[in-house]
Amino acid sequence: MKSSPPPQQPYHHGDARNALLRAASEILETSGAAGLALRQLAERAGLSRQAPYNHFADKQALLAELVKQGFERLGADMKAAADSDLPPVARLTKAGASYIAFAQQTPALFRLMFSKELVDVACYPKASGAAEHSFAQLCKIVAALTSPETVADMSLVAWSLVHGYATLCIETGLEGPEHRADRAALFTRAVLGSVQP
Amino acid sequence: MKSSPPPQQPYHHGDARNALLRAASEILETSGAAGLALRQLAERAGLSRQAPYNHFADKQALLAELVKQGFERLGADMKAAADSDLPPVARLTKAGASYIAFAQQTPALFRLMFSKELVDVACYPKASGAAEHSFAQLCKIVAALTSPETVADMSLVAWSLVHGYATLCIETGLEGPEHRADRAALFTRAVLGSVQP
DNA sequence: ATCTATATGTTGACAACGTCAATATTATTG
DNA sequence: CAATAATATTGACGTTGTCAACATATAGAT
Repeated sequence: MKSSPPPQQPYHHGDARNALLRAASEILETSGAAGLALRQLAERAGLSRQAPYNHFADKQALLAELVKQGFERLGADMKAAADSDLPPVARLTKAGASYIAFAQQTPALFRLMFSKELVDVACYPKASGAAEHSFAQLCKIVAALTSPETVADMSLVAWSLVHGYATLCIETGLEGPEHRADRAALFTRAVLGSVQP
Repeated sequence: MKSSPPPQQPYHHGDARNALLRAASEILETSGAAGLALRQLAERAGLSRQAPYNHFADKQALLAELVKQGFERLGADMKAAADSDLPPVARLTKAGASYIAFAQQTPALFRLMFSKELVDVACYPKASGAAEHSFAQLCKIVAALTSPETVADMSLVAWSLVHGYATLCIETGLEGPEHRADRAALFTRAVLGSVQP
């Protein structure tokens, strides 16, 4: 009498796309984008190496989805600062600190989000839309601090400052998270001081 | 009667290391760091694929040499601004504009210089030395504008600003070179405005 | 001058990678 | 129910960085 075979795994993974993205996200933060191979993440998701191509056009499309998710999270942080019941100046400081925190907490994702060589965000409307929304929240915060004709300049200064500092911290070890609050305050002063009083 | 064979190429290239670096530099700016393969640049330099290993420990070591060269050039730009016979405020503006120009003119090299994933500068003393010298020139410019206890903060603001703006321009197409001078001036105001008057 | 060691150079080979192609299984559509 | 589409697998290919073995030229020691 032949014993019945053990229960087989179903043919379909059932949640392949999300499993792939989860695997990608994990590998990204441990090995960086350079160490993120499609074959590796397929294996981690319990799929074959060709399976990612059923859900993403190519490797860049998969990375673009990570980028979109990253901008959505960053945008939510910026929105939280914009919607907080703090005085306008404190909102800008809170937004700056959040931006820097995001980069310091998920450096590989932050790198990927601004790595035109790996993902050209302009080719992925959802990702670029999320990026624009993120920046718009920052502009909203700045708009509460100045007149309409200087909002653009001040927003540019704000973004350049936090982005430059965050990038230098993760790429050169410029400073660690213990300086974040002080630097956010310093940058707020610089932003306010960039316009004529 | 056997005719004599045509003149052979000498066994040794004669300038292999520099030929490899030149080839790497060319490919870097056309295909980016992601498109820069050791085999390709060896071929371009007229050498076999193993030849680069006679001059560089591995691919990263070769890239580190490019990074060092990049920081030397950037440092020279910063020094030129520091040594110019302009008033101190104009020197800062000139330095900022030079930094942004460097990034916009050689974006792939600029990316590589701050790409910890590709080249960890901390592991290459000559490259990190050149990077530090570059930043020190910026600090020298700032020192002429403020008191000793605020030099560090102002230098950090200056660097974060130009670095953030330069990076955003090359990675997101934020703005083109036509805005460079105006933005350098705006950033100077922000730097000066970051300290209490 | 001769011999040995070192530096520079080549090609064979390997594992890993992204992706194409063919095949198999399951789910959806008409 | 049959046909189509979506999801899944494995074979295969060209490319990559690097190891290893071998070849050639140069430098150093005697």
